[in-house]
Amino acid sequence: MAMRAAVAAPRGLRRLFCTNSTSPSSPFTLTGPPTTRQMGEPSTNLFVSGLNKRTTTEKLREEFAKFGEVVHARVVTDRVSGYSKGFGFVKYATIEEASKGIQGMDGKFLDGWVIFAEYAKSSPAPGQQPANNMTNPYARQ
DNA sequence: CATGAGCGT
Repeated sequence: MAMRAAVAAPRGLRRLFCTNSTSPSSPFTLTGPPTTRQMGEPSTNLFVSGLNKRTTTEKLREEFAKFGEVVHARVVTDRVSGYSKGFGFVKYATIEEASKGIQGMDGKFLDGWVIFAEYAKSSPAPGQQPANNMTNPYARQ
């Protein structure tokens, strides 16, 4: 009943939010193939959340660069106010590095805050990209 | 100046 501000974490993030005192130690055996934890769909684009509102893009990129080559990294900030929204995106060169980056940075501390790494969504279709390179919707008039 | 659970300029 005291579930105020229910955690709306996308997946498996609540495990850290809910102040897990002790593991349930479920006697049940892990059923399933010993495959790697594949959360969501594999992609080189990672969505990093839980970032400190004062964390910069360079810091995020530097931290994730330890697990692989970061092609692109950015901390989402409000264009109007200019303050960080608290999350960012990190793109690795390969999915393999992305997977390591997720399992390597997910649940870690950054600037005093627990961060979460997960595959980013917002993709029209895999292997499909619009050739709109001559127009820039973000260009202010 | 400030702190949340969110998928971008």
